[in-house]
Amino acid sequence: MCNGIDDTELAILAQASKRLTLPPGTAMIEEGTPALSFFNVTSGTVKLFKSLPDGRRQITGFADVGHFLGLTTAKTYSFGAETVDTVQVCRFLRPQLETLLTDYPQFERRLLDEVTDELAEAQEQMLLLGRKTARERVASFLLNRMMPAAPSGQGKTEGRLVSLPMTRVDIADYLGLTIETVSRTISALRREQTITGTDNHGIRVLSVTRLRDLASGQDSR
Amino acid sequence: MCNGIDDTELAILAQASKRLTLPPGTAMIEEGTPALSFFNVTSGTVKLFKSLPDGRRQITGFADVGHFLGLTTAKTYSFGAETVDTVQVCRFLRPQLETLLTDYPQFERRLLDEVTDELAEAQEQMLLLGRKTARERVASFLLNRMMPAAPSGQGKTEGRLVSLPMTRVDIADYLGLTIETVSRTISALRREQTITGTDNHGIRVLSVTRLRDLASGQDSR
DNA sequence: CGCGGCCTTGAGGTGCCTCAACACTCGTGG
DNA sequence: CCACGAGTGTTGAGGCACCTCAAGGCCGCG
Repeated sequence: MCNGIDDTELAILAQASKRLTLPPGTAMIEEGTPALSFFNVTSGTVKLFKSLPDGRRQITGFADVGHFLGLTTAKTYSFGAETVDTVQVCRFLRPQLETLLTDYPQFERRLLDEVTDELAEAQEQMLLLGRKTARERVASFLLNRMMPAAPSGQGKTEGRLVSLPMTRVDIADYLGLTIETVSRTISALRREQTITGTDNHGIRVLSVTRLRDLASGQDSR
Repeated sequence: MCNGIDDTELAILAQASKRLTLPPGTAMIEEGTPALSFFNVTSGTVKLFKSLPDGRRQITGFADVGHFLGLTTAKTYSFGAETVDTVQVCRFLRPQLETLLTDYPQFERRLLDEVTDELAEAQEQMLLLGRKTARERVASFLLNRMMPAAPSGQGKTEGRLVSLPMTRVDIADYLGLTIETVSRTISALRREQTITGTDNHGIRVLSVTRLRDLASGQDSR
């Protein structure tokens, strides 16, 4: 079912949309093509990005479950979108979206709120890209992707989990770094016991406060 | 009058808001304070920014005439806003905005479109901050701030005008560079006849195509 | 005239990038 | 079973684009 909305609208959305299951690495949106579709992610992670002619790429965000993507006022998409892992989405066509927006103001409000939040995240990311060091960027990234705290009672000494379905290349393109710098920085954090690596796509945060300090530039060293 | 909307809504907005004239350097929004107001810029330029505890700052955008600012879903502002030059705004209070949104769906749609556009701009800026060189950043900035082409007939050989009401510090904080690098890069562009400096706050673009090539990384040299 | 704000220019340093080698995992096929 | 290659990640050595630090010029204003 289409996520992120209350039950009454849920039915309406489900009706107007079509469900799709996409394998990892599927191009959902191609930069510069006509903006015909609009998606709601119901499972998995999608990466959004922009590219330069010579291939340099910036990932502008990851869309997880509940997020909408593909909204634009232009006739063509100004960004690309590709699945990171297996992804389920609901797809709307443009005209369907238009009627939804006008017929259900409650849905339009929901969308306005989501886009407003995304804009705030984008501003935070601009601060990261423009003004933070590599260490600060990686620390911020790990913090943002940390799972919500365990429901208390246990997990205190365990450390909180970070899931990283994306590759080092994706992380680098998200943080405005190279894969080598990302790798080195994660290794350094591991060496100083701020985090512990399980495998490459799962990390455990040993000191959340330390990571928070790092992320905002309160680095002691 | 409050700009950027058609006549029917214009009157409604004007009625619900209060006009203010602010001198250069006025803090309109302070990061972290309760989000009580919402503005529409009717003249001048406002800079939006985020800061780190140690004072590093990233300007996330400039709001010119017609733009809205102060929208957020959180209870406090996640960013600051300060006037660049003398600025006129219409100010709404939160409850006023709420009623406007629900009573005039046409206005809500207008806002959704604006925020969607701002998000697209933010993504473009992330590409700039994460992946472009200093030359490419400055070239992109000048292109974006170029006045619309003269109504043809003249101005061809003249070169198109760029107005820069903000200081070098602001430009640096917007492009994720230092003032020295911005200054050096502008000097270099002048030296190679891509632009011509009138004074520090007005620049003339001699070759738009060259600037466009620079901005997207198609640098010949 | 002198001061402060803003900008420019130069010289040197450094954080991250580039280039390169190697380790690990996994699936494929001999 | 092992050899193999492709894809992904790690680590090291050296270089460079941009930052840092410093000096000086320009302009408006008291």
